[in-house]
Amino acid sequence: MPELPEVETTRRSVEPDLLDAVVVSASVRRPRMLRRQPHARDFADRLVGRRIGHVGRHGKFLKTELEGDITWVTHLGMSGRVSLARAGDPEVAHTNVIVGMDSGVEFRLIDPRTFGFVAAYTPEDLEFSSLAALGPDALDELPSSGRLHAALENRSAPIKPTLLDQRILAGLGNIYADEALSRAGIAPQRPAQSLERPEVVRLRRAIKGTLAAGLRYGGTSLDDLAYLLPDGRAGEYVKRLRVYGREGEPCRTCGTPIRREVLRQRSTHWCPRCQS
DNA sequence: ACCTCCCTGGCC
DNA sequence: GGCCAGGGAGGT
Repeated sequence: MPELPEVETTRRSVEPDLLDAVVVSASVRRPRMLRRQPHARDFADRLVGRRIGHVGRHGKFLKTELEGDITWVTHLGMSGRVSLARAGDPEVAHTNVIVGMDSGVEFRLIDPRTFGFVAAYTPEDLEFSSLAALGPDALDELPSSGRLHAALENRSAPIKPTLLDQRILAGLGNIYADEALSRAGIAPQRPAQSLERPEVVRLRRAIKGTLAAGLRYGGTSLDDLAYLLPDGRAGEYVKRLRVYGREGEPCRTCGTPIRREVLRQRSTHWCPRCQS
């Protein structure tokens, strides 16, 4: 299987095209995309005319800093993807937000299910947004196993949904939570507080390894192609998934059929033999 | 610390 | 037609 070049969406792909550009237009076709913006008109008002500085990320929230202390936040929700286009390029269906730059580059947010959103926040808005409650970033600020152990200590909920709680650790979604638990050899149903220190050490390494591998292969584009890289390519990590979406298929390690169970309303996959 | 709901498209 | 889907907020 051809190996994709290393891709890291927010830094290597989006940032060079946005850095130092001045926003010249901001158009939102689906008002719902602005539901996290206290006053909808603020979005365009706060973006247009401002120069883009740092482009970063905390968990699943894309954060673009603009001059004048404005933070432009983008979240892809479940079906959102960013596309970088040139003004005048044909629009694909469900292009809900277009932010135009003086360079001619357009940031487009395509999101059929509209669970994603955009907002332009002042420092005060940020304080009251969900970003303020995010835990450490799973990729850039992964806590030590000691701290992770402490965070899980008083949680009776199963470890799987606990990994999805963005206030504990920011960035893991349903696929990567299942994959990390698979790598760590831990059953998703285990109460978070029951994890022994060596298991937390394994889990920490597994989270790191899973995210690194996901990025290396360009992310997980499922059959619906809801997620694509900003340049339109499909991520190839789906071919490498150990458990997610593989119910009934043999475990890549021991051959036991992968099981699926709904845990806290989320589809959960694991190998009953390798994970305990 | 849970469940429900928000949306639309695709598949069975 | 019904069910499912990578996420998160809001209400209880």
